[in-house]
Amino acid sequence: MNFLDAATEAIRDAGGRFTNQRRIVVELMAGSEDHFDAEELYHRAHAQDESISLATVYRTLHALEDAGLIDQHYLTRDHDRKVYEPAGEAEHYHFTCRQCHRVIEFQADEIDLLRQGLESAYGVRVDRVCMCLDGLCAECRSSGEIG
Amino acid sequence: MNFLDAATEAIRDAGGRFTNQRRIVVELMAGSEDHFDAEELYHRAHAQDESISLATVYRTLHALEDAGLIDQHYLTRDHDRKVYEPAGEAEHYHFTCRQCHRVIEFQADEIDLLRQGLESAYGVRVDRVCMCLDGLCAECRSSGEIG
DNA sequence: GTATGTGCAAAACCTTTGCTATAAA
DNA sequence: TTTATAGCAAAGGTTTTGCACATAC
Repeated sequence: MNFLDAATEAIRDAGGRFTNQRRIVVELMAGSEDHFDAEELYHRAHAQDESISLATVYRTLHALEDAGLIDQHYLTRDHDRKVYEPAGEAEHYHFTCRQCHRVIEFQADEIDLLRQGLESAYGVRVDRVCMCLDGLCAECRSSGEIG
Repeated sequence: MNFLDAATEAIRDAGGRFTNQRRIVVELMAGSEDHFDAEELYHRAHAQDESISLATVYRTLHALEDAGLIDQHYLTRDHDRKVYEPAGEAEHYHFTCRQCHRVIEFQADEIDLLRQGLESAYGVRVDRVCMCLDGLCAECRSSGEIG
């Protein structure tokens, strides 16, 4: 099932209404690559329908997050802005270049190990792992380092 | 050298003034366990000297961070608030219990491995790693689970 | 028809900053 | 005396919310 249909169904299953605004926002998400943030979605939605408000974008993001259709992350250590991405992909993490802001996604078995280690060492149950890395990507390293 | 002396010296070395307000804030940090946030420091500083403002607390935190005396982190996935801790301890990370909010600090060799793996796989230079874990601590797990 | 969603503008929240007075050196 | 710092209050930036109206079902 594609993202739009899944979203339609999830929203209706939750007793919600699949409004025109939500349809526009959801379609934009489905057509997005990797990550999107609220403002980005808002600009694009607004271009299609001037009446769409930022509040509606946020409310739609929340509805889909509650439905488990998208996940929220931060990409930078300073956590200045939330980004979202479709849920259900394999667990992965992000590295952001401090210079060109490119994002590299990667998987990390190390985190599973860490998780297990913590569960057995401390008896905790680890629910969520937030990990943001930054530094310089290969290209930016070779063309005049900063920092 | 203790924290107060180190801070005094660092601030003066940077051409700054070691004001009475800064002394109070720095003393409170030195007497703090593990983490502190701006508001917490502010309340405690304000109890000692009513005239101390939150802005001064923040500015002092920045001055010490610039001097490399404290490090800033987030403890929760939602990154709602910055916390600080004295710098120079071994690299470590934090797990926060979603129920009782206790914080468990731990070291993680897995992160070094991950870092090296990324550097060789992608040619990136990893500068900073931000990792926040949450879940339930052992105690909260045994006494009536939530979520 | 009824409950849910919308737009707007204002609030919330933590953090930063402009300005003028103050105080460290 | 000089120059950094203080306090205050206001601004910043993202995200949330109260309210009255609109709309999906």
